[in-house]
Amino acid sequence: MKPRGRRPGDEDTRARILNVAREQFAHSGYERASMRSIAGQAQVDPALITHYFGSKVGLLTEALRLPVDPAVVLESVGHSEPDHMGEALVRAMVGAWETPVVRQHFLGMLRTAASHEVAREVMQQTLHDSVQVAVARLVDDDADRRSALVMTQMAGLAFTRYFLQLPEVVALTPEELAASIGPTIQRYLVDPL
Amino acid sequence: MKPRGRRPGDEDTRARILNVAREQFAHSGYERASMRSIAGQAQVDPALITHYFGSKVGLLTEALRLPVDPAVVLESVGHSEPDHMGEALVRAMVGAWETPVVRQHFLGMLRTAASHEVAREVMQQTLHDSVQVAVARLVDDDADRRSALVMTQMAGLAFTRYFLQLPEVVALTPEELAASIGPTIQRYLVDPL
DNA sequence: CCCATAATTCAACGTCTGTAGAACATGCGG
DNA sequence: CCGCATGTTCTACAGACGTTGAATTATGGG
Repeated sequence: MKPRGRRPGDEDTRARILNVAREQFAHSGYERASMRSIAGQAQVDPALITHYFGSKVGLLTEALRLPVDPAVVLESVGHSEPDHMGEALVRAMVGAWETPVVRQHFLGMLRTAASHEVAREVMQQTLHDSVQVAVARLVDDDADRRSALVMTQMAGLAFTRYFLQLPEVVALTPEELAASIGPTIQRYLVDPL
Repeated sequence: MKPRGRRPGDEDTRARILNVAREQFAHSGYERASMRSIAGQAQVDPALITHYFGSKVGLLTEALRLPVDPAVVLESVGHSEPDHMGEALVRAMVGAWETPVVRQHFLGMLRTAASHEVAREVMQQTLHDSVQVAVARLVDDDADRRSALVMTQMAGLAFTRYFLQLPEVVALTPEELAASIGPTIQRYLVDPL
């Protein structure tokens, strides 16, 4: 089919492979996103993936690297009025999730974590690094317990809205979500336990 | 290896296969729980699975049938004092999830749903049939919206505690969960929106 | 006791999987 | 303009996958 050797020009094939991989991991999970299918969509030979990423797991770990810095996403929360921090946090996270890149990353973690222990640990760590760390900075006592509660609520929102796509949850606008769920987060952050 | 034909005695092989399938789907997801591996653990020839369940998808759909009636689990919630319904609901659902059978069913749905559209729809329907229906009976206005909110919180609790196993969430006792998350549910059920 | 039926295994199929090694082409520094 | 490093494809392997059809053995009803 294609001529064999090196291509003229220098468009970044490696990045293209990585994008396709992210797409397919997010859409089909680890096993169904086969090297051949990824290579096919990226119009590339499967062996090239091994060449760049070493193995399929190598490709996965690189695909699962955070596309945004959680500290940046949650920056605004620290500057908000103390009794609307919950609302601000929901607004910031939903805002991020609504962008294709972040949503895809979330779905990629979830779908691959379902069958791959390594991915599950990445997801655990990611949640810790974003929510736990952020909450710890906003709060002055019982940080672990408070962030645990916040994580249950926020993870559940993402899970039902973007993965399960429950119609009743999908139907809500970001503003409605901030208004309804914000107070829950607020309570988890500041109320006595 | 084994002799060929029908076995003497009448122990229910079909049920044994189904149990192993549930176990493996919950532990490894759809693709890694191969017919051969399920058959192996059930000490049976792979072809026997096809004979009983038609195909792998047939096995999956049978494995995903609800092991408990959600109406029974949530029965007590209806009889509780109106201002402690939230707490009662959390207590009832966590109580169920802590049993091996229900926990396994939850993980089975989740892990197979990650790569199998059919399973995702089953999970969606299951959540609807348990939470949505129950909430609709407890509440007198905005049932859809209220149950949407309840589902985000409860799904998130199950997800972080039993699937992700976030240490901070695992550390909490069922009683602590009821005390901390109960009020959230209560608010979703009765507060003005 | 015979025969239909159900339970079970065997052997094989075609396809897909991840990976490895060799071949080939291009670009770049000397 | 030569040579080396890099990019890219080809071919192949060894194994796993789901499914099928036939063979074998036990059970239960007449």
